[in-house]
Amino acid sequence: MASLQSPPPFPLVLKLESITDLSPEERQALLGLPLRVQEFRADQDVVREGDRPIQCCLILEGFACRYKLTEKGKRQIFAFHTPGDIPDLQSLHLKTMDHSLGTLTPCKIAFIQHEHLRELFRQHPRLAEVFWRDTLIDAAIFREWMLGIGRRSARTRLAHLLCELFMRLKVIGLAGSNSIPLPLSQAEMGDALGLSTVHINRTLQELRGEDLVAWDGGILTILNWEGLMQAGEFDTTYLHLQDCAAA
Amino acid sequence: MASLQSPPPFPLVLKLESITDLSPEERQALLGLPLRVQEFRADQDVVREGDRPIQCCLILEGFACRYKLTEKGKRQIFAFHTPGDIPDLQSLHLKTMDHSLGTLTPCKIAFIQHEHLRELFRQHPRLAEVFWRDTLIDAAIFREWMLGIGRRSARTRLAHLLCELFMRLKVIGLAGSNSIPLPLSQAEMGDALGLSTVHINRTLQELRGEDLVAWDGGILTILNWEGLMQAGEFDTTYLHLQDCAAA
DNA sequence: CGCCTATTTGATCTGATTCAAACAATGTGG
DNA sequence: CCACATTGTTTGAATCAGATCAAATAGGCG
Repeated sequence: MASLQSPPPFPLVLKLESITDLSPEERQALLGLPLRVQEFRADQDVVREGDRPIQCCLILEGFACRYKLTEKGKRQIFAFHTPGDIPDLQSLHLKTMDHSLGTLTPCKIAFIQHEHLRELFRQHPRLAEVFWRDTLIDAAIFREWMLGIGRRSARTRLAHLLCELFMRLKVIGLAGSNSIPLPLSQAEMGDALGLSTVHINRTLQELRGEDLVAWDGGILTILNWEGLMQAGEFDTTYLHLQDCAAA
Repeated sequence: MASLQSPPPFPLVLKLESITDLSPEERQALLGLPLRVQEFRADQDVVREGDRPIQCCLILEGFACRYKLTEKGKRQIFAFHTPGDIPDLQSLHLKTMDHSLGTLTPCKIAFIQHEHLRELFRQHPRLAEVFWRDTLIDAAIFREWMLGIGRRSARTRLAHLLCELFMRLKVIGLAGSNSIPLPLSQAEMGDALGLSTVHINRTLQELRGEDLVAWDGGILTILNWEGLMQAGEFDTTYLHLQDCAAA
């Protein structure tokens, strides 16, 4: 009875409810946003450094990342993005993109006109705060990554990243009880952690050798969550999950 | 005739006008914010990781930084802050501090109740956008630092930092034509760039040896701006200075 | 002066990069 | 269904940028 199943959850609502509470009206307003949906293949740029977008991207399906290249062509990935994220929300207030957004896997992406977001914020001022909050969490994640890249060992950094991805995918309902899809190449992980592909490979083997995780066919399985958190010096505070109102 | 001089410019207005335009009413509203001013010595924490502030800090005088420590006690500095900055503006929307704010030099700091900022935003909704914009630029700087720490050489990173500090101090009127106060120890620069003190020392000598900069008595003099920008792969785009309206 | 902190220098070590090549998996077209 | 191309993973060896350790020098200042 396919016709009886409830509509698929709207990723944006799921994502925002992982960091705050939404009123029914707010939820309704988000559902009503006019979207233009577009499919992308893997490894395609969605927005490029230097662009001056008049719309924001909402990821509906797939993995994407934000990155920038060095003059020598080295890449640093700043963030991984998953369904429900609006990676270039900043373009609403910063006219020129200072970095690029690209897909990592095939993606379904919805475009929302700045115009419509501004109108949404006029109607629901608290939603503006929620989105502001979201960009602040974004920045908090940058800081945590900086701490890792600047001051932690390769092993700690990688373990930390895996912990983060597990947590983030969990709260948006994309994680199994102890596994997540991890459709990243080792080169991409290296670009995110400021390490070479070769070193990622060896470090990953280390974590697997200690039975902290398993990785097969794009699926990461957490074998020892406590151990992995410890190896990654992982503390969820910086993700600011739902601490808006409560303790 | 000291009594005839105009009042000292309010750093916050100066800072915000470096990234956007303000209407006379908005300027007036900012000037009217109730402040509680407090003096700090160097190397003191103003806000600490884990705190749940009910106010924001506005730096009036001095240098401060945001940082976090590794479990092994290593420090990563995320940002340097100068007069006009509100380094913990995020506490308005993220209840728990995920990092600390400390002084680097003696500082004069004004505290603004969250309450008063919220009221300000109610009266002047566009100011909320301006402050949001400011936190987005903050994040853009984090990304640029990440790119440096992750993918650039020590020499490039250091040159880049010096370029950034020069530009930022210039727009708030704290730079000479080719010099700025740089009251940082080499250890602090190291903590910001993810390098050891010793290596900062040698790298700094390199830049001085090439006559790109001079550094004496806490004053950094730019001897060759073009050369320094090139050495640092420096491009101001990420600072988003006043691109709000114009080109 | 003497104390404390910051800079500088030298020597040694190491985590991570680079280069190179093998190997595995996946997909493509004939 | 196989040959081939392509892309990602794995392994080994050599190298290097930057860390660490240790000690000397130089400022600032009560």
